Amino acid sequence: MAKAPPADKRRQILDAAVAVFARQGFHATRVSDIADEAGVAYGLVYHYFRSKDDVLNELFVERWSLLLAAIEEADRAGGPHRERLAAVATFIVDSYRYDPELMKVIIVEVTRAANSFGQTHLVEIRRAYESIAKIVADGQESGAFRNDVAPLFASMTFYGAVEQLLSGWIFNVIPTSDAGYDEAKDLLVTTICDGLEPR
Amino acid sequence: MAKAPPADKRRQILDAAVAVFARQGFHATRVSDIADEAGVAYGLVYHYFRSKDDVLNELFVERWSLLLAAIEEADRAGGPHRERLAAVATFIVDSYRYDPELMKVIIVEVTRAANSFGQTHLVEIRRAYESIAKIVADGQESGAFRNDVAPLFASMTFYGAVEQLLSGWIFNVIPTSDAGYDEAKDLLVTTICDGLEPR
DNA sequence: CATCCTTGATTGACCAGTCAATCGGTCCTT
DNA sequence: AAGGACCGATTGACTGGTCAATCAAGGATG
Repeated sequence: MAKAPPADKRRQILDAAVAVFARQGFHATRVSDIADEAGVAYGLVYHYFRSKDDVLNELFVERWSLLLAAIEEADRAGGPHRERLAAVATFIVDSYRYDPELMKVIIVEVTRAANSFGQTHLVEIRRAYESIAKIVADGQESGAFRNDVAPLFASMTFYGAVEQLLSGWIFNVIPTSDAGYDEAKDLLVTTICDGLEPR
Repeated sequence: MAKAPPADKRRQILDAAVAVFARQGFHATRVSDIADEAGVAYGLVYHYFRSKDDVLNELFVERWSLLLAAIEEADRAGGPHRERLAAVATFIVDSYRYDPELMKVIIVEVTRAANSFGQTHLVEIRRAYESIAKIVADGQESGAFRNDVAPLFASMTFYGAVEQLLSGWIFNVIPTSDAGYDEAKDLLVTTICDGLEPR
């Protein structure tokens, strides 16, 4: 029993941070807000994290590495290339369905905050684009996709569409329903993949 | 000789703000940075604008109203629906080509900053989505587009793809060349529209 | 009793916005 | 045409408040 008993205050702080960041945005949250939400003293945040930024970084890296693994796994699994892209979309949509607050924070505060944290994590973000591009490139080689579209380019289009979809849900531009998630995802994959297929 | 001499300090401040916001991001720029860039005293910014936020708002509203007008004009002009969407994409891409700094600021600090300024301007942003959706809906009615995709949904996909494209240019994820702008735009429109057409 | 966890008051930097003072042009008045 | 009253434009020092980060001391735990 090395660690468990202390109720894992570190995790508690991370979870609280997700809730507060999602509610108020990163810039508008004070470190004391995180501490309050976690039911913990102000200073403890600095025992576990070097800075406020570090808390957000941790949240991002944790989740983004899962996304990268999922994309690479979808590719490695083989099968029709359209299905591989569908698997990627499914993973992202399900991530949102399972933990909307965390995805909101990651998209709004990192992925789309390309001036601040997006800059810091540009390398990891770019890797996602490139992994998706690889799926497209493979699909072109096998004749599943037309080859007059640059893979990285198609990848950006695909990812951009997915992210915009999540943004629509996050900010209530698009209504959400549980059935809607899968339907929306299918529609999106169909549209984009039809556009990518040879005529 | 009524006016000319004052060199329009207001405009000067707005232009300086674009440069500084693009370089450092809204949060990281001090009001004094804007004043310095404009070659103007600190306090003058507050003579022309109520607050730092107000400066950004002005920049956004000025440019976004042009975008809304362009979308509605593209629709009103008639012609194949695919061409109407192409006109929208062209306007946005050209806006970037003509004034990349301003578009960077608008996308990064407003459109994608949905927690801060995006919230404030959600209504105007949404109107753009809806105007694009109207083009799609018309296209469906005329049989140009498949009708199993909700128009607002297709609109989000389309806009998301365009914005991601600009983001790629802005942050050097995608290389840029002058020929590349038009080619990229054509490819994007082709891909999305092919995906939207009946099979 | 040694080590790590936990506390919250305190420090110090930073910055948006205020305001009182100056400047310089315009147009009366004589 | 000279004097001067008026007024918006312009200046930048200053203030008030906010917050991230530190730290020294108090508690568990083994």
